[in-house]
Amino acid sequence: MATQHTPQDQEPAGRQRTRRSPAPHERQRDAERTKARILDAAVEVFSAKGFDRARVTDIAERAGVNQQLISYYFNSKQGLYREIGRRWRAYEAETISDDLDFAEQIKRGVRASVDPRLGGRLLAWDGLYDTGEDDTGEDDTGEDDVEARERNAQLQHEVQVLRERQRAGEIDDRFDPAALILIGLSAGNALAVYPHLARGLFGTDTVSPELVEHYAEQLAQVIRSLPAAAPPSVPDSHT
Amino acid sequence: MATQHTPQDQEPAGRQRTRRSPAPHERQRDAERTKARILDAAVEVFSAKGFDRARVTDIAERAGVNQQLISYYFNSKQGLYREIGRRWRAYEAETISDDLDFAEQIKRGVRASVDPRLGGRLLAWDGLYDTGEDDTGEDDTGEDDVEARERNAQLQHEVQVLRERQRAGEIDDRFDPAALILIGLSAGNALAVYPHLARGLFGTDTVSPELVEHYAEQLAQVIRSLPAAAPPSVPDSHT
DNA sequence: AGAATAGTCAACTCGCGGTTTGATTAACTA
DNA sequence: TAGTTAATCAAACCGCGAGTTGACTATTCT
Repeated sequence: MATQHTPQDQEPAGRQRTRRSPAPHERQRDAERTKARILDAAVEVFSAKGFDRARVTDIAERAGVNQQLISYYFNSKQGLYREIGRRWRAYEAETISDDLDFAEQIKRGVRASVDPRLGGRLLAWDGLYDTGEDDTGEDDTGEDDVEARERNAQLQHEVQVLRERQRAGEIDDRFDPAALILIGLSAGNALAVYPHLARGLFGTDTVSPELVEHYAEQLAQVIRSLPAAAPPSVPDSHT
Repeated sequence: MATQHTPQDQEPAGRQRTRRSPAPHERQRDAERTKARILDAAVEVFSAKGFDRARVTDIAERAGVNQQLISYYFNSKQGLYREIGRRWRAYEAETISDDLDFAEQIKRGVRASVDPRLGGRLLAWDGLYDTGEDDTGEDDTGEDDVEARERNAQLQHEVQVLRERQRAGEIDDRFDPAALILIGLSAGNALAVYPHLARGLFGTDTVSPELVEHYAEQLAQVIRSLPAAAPPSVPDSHT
């Protein structure tokens, strides 16, 4: 009873479908276009307000389509949210362009995190909504599990990459790469996640692009100044 | 029509009221006790699930009181949330015990952030809900503004303190104290805000106390390794 | 003790917002 | 060009959950 209609859902992979319509742009009824519009709008709204506060009506409005189309293409608000998650993971998996100075990578992260269209806050929303997980009442394909696994793989990869560099002497090996990544990520998202603190701390009443740049640079600075080999002092002290 | 009853609301300041009831504990009807219970429960629930997902029923249940008492004492779910905010600010204002090694302070932050009873995630929720602010439809005393001002003052104080130390040569003065604080705070909350990432990164399926300690130590380590005076390299580069 | 008030409760209301239903029209096929 | 399917839409539905109502009881005051 869950899945009732739902059109062609996912095309195999090859983009162009059998029918090569003459005017792919002027078309007034174009599923692909509509879906894309909805997704774009959804990313913005979900990222800005979070799942609960996001209004399906709002998303539809921004996308310039009828509200019902959301259920039509994605079955439900949830479904839409899931789809976004998928896309996002795919997207960043390919644009992660590792083998790029850690600090620099973080810097990008900062910039990306405040771009409304990229939905950097989604990560934080997901984390906060993540209360212990597994509130599976009954049905529901273990959809979430799959997503989690996918994400974990990606994270582990990151850890691996960083560990390499560490081994290459770029960073003191007293640091746990996993911890470093978590620190970098969370700090990188700070402007997006704690805009109120940012305003208060920097004494501005908006998170301006300049501020973003400034913060990014500062954070990068911090990361760059991590010791590279055996540290000069800090002999472990207490405990 | 908003405020109809509401009891004595806030007692001036002096705790003991005129009537010194003989058995303050055994009492079966005790407003103060009930209020406290509600507040405690509320912190947990709000912190865990966020405002929207928090169910008034749930809070009441945990507090072991009737649901209606929430409206009775705090007028509304919102009111309860506000009150929590106030208390929290007050609380941390007094327990901030500054003039304590920055790294150490952050370390405490990490531990606090994962304690469900302390509601460390509230900060993140607030930040995420903070979409540009000022969605004031109409009424509503500029309550929020006051809170914001209060918070800002506190933040500025922190900045000031850190600036002192910086001037005292404890930290390289190329760093912006505001940025450092934001970094520290966000990274300090990371385990609480991104539990899913934490699990993925560290390969555990729970955020155990040991993990908390480990992460706290790592973060502290990072902070301690910040250069103290003129840095050896990094000649400023671009811009 | 008796009145007044503060604390507590169960049950009802009522709007908001996601989903369903059923019709309507564009696009494609035979 | 008729028939079929995909895309779109407006309106009705319906459950959830916060807030309200009005009664009932413990406490305190006189």
